[in-house]
Amino acid sequence: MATESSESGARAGIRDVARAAGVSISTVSNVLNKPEMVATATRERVEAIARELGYVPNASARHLRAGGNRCVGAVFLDLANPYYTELARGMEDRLAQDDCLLIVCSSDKDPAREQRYLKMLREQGVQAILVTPAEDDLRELEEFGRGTPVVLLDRPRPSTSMCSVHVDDVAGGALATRHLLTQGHRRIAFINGPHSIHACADRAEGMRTALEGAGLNADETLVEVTTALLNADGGEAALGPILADKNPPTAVFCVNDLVALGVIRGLRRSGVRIPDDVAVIGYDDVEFASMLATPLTSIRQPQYQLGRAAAELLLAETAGHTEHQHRDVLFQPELVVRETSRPSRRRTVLIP
Amino acid sequence: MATESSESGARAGIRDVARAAGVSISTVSNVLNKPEMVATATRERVEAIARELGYVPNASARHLRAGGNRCVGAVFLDLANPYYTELARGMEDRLAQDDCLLIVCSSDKDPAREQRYLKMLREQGVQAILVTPAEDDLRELEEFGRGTPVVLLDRPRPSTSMCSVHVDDVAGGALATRHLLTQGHRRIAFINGPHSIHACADRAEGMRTALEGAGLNADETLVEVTTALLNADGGEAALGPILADKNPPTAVFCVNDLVALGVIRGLRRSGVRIPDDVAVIGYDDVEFASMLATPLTSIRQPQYQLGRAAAELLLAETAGHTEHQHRDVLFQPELVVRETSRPSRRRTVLIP
DNA sequence: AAGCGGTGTTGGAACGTTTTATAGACTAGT
DNA sequence: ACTAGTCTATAAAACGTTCCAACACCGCTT
Repeated sequence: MATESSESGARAGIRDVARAAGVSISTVSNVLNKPEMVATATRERVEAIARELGYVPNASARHLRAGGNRCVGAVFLDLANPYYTELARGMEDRLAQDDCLLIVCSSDKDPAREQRYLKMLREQGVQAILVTPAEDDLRELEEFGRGTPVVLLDRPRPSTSMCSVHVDDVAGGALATRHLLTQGHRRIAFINGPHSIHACADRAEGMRTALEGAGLNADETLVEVTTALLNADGGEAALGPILADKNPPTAVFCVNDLVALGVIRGLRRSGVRIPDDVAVIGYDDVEFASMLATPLTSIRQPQYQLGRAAAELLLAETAGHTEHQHRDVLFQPELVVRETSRPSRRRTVLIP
Repeated sequence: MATESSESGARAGIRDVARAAGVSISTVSNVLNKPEMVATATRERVEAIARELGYVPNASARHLRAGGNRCVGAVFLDLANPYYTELARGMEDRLAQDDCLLIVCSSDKDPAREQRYLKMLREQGVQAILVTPAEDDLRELEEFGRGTPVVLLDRPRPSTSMCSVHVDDVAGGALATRHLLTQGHRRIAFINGPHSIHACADRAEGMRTALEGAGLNADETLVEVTTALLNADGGEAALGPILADKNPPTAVFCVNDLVALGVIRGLRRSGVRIPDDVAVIGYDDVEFASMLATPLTSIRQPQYQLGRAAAELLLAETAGHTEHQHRDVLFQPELVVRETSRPSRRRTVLIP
């Protein structure tokens, strides 16, 4: 029952296996990598010995020789953010199919941290790196990508030198807006984050597009309020000006579900009924959205699929030495209708 | 302004730098690793050339020679779970201080997946591995740990052969219970998960301990309901039998915040006021707990700190060749009192 | 008997580093 | 002038693999 090598404390290497099996190092290597080209008897013997000795191939050596580590890196803004987490999970699952591991990093949107991680990842010899750029200016990243392939996350491909994967925020903004319009709303508030965040700017654009597409005057229909605090407190605070409007909106579109949670709380406190008096719609479809007393309508982003697609690109980036064509993978968000935006009797009458 | 090596397509190695700087390979290596032992002039020249050539040391080669990759691995049950995410973030931050990267894996509680990842991580030559065991039986893991150091997460150290880090679930259960007792509650429901989950069993134990510590008969005071569905629907469903009890509880302790969310929803629907008629307390203190219409009292687990501590152990595990003493780091959960368990007038009268 | 194609196996060079032992060039003390 | 000591710089040997070219052997065909 002695399964461990009894002799030395050091880990068994390929040479130990070779010696014990009475074959050459090359043969052991072949058993491992090209089993079909070694005689069955030999192969089985070697395999048995390897198991016996608890032999574990050394990836560093393998990749030093063969080039390219079976690892990819990902530099997110913040791994603790559920958005990236779900995405990472998608990456992991796809990568596992190709026996590839995932190294995760959080830049906290700090260019210095990002740079440091990129350097470390390159030293590691990862195959490719997914990055959510911390900076607007992508030139440095493009330069870096010349050395180690880079795939951009949540940033439309700026040039032809990198792949990218992202979800269509313009479409998301439009989706939410059209939904509210078909429910008969003609005065809609949008609690948004600062436009310096790409996603926020895009969603606002989508909203305007949808309004204009419906032949409505955006300036009359839309009241956009900006909050820097993208959580419930920010949401509730932003509600003040909205409710005080001389022509108060009948629907509130929130830039994320936490903000929506604050809005719901604020509306309740003011005695406003949801959705009868005011409809609410969030963004992200976080786990608790469906669990609220009145379940929240939201826009779902296919994060898991995004991750899988990103992994696909990363793998392709290295496999295809054959001048791989850079791609821009775009995902569409999805509307999940729940109680907070159900048609109310009041408004359905108005629709004709 | 030409910052890239113009010559070959291949990445510049240490020999290229050496040649260009007119020094030996060893000197370049020394500039990198022991800068104090090389003359200032030489050092500066080499550094300049290295920068010029965009030289990036090859970690595989380095670690092949020196042994030990500057990476650690973590095998969680599911990276998408916020608990592990926050923990991973803590690990990452601590590891970064030692220029160490983090490889994450999700076993989905599948022993085969776990085993596969462990093997891949060992091949990678990671320094050490944090693992949330998928199986009850730790013998296999212990065996594995003989080859690559393993630190256990959320599992008290069973033997003296591994470090471990976890939070005291018994204390958590007791904490919640004592809080409810001091609010005057004498009939308490506990909506728990199956006892096959360690944490659930421990919290139940903590609850009983606290009751007995207060001189109460656990069987009279406590009504424990088990749900397999650890989310809002499970919570709401479990509420049925509780409300139907001939002697209905005045407080509900929930095994996690999602369950609590369902309980709150169910109570509202039944017209029960919180906390006046029934108090509610959750577990985990997830982000939205503080954002609800009546903010949820909960038990906070120091996940981030847990992660930092875990990273500390992982690093120590490898640094101290000097027969490192295995440790068991235990964290205490914290009670966060919010609205759902504020004293109600009705009960405070009863306390005297 | 020589040539041939196939099948299994092997030696040894390479991969890009770190490290050890040592050589060389000064300086300073006798 | 010789020795000892201090700095610097180096050559060469690892580290554990993969991969290529070559080899030995076999049974066939000419």
